[in-house]
Amino acid sequence: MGKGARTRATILTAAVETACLGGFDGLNLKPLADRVGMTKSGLYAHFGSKEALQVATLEHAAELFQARVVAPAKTEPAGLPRLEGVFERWLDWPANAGLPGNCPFFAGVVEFDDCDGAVRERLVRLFRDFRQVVEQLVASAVRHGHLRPGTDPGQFAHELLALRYAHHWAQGFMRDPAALARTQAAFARLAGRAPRELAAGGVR
Amino acid sequence: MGKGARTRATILTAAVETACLGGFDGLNLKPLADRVGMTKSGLYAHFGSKEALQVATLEHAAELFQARVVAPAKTEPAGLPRLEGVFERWLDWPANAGLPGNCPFFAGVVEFDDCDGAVRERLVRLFRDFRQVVEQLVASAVRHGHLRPGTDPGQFAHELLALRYAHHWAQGFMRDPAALARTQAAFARLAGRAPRELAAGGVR
DNA sequence: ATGATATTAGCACGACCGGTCGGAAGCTAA
DNA sequence: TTAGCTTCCGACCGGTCGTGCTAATATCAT
Repeated sequence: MGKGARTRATILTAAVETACLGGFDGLNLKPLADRVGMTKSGLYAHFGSKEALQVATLEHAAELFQARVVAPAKTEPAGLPRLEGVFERWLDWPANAGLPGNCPFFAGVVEFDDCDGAVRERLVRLFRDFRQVVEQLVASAVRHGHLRPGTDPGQFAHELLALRYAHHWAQGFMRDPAALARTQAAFARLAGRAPRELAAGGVR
Repeated sequence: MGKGARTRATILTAAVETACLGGFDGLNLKPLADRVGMTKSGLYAHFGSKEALQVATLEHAAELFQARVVAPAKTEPAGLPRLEGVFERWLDWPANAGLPGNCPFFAGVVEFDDCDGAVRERLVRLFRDFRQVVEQLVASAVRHGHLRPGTDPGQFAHELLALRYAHHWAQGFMRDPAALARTQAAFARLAGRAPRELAAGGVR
């Protein structure tokens, strides 16, 4: 690992932390360079453009996500436990990976939903890939009899992402202490298991 | 209505549209002034600070939201229909109000979740108020026997917001054509009614 | 050790940011 | 008519932005 690669890794680590706090628009060169003890252009030489820096940061965050959230599933029992494990780790993965602030991917969603470009494209692909992972976990849980037969994996993944999003809102933005309990209760309801306390639900 | 108030309204209309596209960070004075045919400082005289402009824009958007989403509920049958009506209007209210882009409140959530200030404070209050409205609608639906007795309105509101968030992601960002159907199916499941097609759900 | 080549730093440019100021219009009331 | 106030403009401030160019430095094969 050459020195250049090492510096690049240092930069990207700081960049991901910055993106967690201020999003990808907050990835400004000068403050980032100051953080890693470099000048703006010394940093600039590694990427060539702001967009390339954003993409590289996104990529680095995705690797962290893969390692912290998805990969540990391999050692879990297949089916619902594995799915639940991924969801649980997904909830607090930034803190779990030593990152400040909130999930940077969600920041990217609102920052790039109206402006096309390489970052948006990459982010869409990342979400699509992860969604596919979730769908496979759901399908596996169905095969194991942990979820009702006929469950639509796409629909389930949609609602699972909904829960993660609501958690981001309730915990990160509203700072609601009951956020985690609410989200876990919602997951239990989604998975069809009775939550500890009687929660939401309609007439059958 | 004096001339000052009229220009102020013109500015805020354009400001809300801008916020739908670029968020509240994108509320820059010069481009906004150009849009309404004024100079930066002429516009500035109406608000006094950027933060005040953001708050005023938020307020104006909230009035639009109230008029377009909440108010029409008064003429709907009480209970679940009223709740469902609010949810349906909530889904596409920016387009319905003639606004481009996406719901500005969601943009504000990620822009202000880590930086305190007047805008964040106001946004939290808006969300809290709307959440209370939803909870009352849920409680009413329970009293009408449209939702299962014992349904926790807070939990229901949490999951309803989750669905709206997922819709924002799937429709606005991922541009998934199936987004609306997925969201409606999820609402049907949340409300405990059978969706048209077999959707997500767990083992009973 | 030496020369070739990555890699990094210094520096400057043009554009844009939020914000300030003095003054020129236009409206209102006496 | 005239005085006062609201409204708006144009010029300008200090900063920061992304982006290049150039020189110095570190790394590595020979």
